[in-house]
Amino acid sequence: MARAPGGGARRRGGRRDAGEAVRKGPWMAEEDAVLLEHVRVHGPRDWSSIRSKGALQRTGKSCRLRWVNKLRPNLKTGCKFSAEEERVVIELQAQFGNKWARISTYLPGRTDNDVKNFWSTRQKRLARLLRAPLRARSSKIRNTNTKAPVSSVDSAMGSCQDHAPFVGSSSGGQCCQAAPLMEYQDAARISHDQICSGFLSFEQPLPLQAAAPASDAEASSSNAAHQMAPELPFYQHPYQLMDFPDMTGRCSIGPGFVGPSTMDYHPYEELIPIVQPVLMTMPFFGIDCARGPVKAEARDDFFDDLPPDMFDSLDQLPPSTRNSL
DNA sequence: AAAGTACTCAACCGCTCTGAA
DNA sequence: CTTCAGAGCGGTTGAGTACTT
Repeated sequence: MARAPGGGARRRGGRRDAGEAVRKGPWMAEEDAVLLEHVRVHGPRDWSSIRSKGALQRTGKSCRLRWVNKLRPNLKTGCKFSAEEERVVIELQAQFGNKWARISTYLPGRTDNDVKNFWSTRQKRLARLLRAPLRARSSKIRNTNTKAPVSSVDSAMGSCQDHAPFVGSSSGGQCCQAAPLMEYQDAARISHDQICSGFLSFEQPLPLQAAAPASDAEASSSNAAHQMAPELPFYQHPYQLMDFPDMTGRCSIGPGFVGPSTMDYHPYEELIPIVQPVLMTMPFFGIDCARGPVKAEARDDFFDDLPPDMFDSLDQLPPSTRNSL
């Protein structure tokens, strides 16, 4: 991603070429070269000495960050997360929480920043997906009658995000339920906190191996983090079913609901037979639970954006859930 | 083609942790 | 035991790019 040199310094109020001032913003190739030379000579440590010696007008923090995120060997820069990597992140996030540095130790070539960015993007995408189908149905598919004012949808979502503490998997709809103007589909939406908590997770433990350090230098620099890795295998998650207050016993979501991007690997047509019964139980898809089979007119771009694994677990649904279908 | 929106990613900030003095 | 500096981490921001309308 090309960016004008110094742009970051401008936007963050940093000053360039101002004597002893600390330089901020995007790194120049020459600076990278200096930093690489420092690492070659001293190893990935003594970051502060780079500035104290006058080699760079960068803080030690900045130097370390640059090394870790961009200059370290064996990084998968410019490479999107694979489906397996996504699985790993999702599983580990559910287990560890937002311990990105720790999670990244399980993903060779990925930095904590990579993982953090991936997760953040995924959260945004999920939040948007959970909202978009409802709006799309309001305007395109359902088309009339029960118009749910978009403003109410937004405000309801906002109220969930802003005021509802996460207290567990069964509480997700409560704050939404309080929104007076929402349709029940809207009320059934998953709260932001549920998403952020890693609530949407896999039930299967992953066959993970602790990533070996890419180099001796890297091993020493992230030794503490790598020591965490042997804690595998994970405990096996119990099913964490989403339930919705106003659809108790009828609509819940089984395990295996994950980020959408892995859907890229499955053609939509393959999913139709299994998607239909699932949709009937997933109110946040914008599908009316009581109205019978879903027509194929359901937005295929939406399905394209869902993970194939999401449907893998259907055969594994707990009996109580399966009976409710 | 233009405008709007979503996505990606680099880099900053503030806080916490850790180890040496 | 306390202090302090350096290192590390997680959250956040915002520019550039890609995609959609």
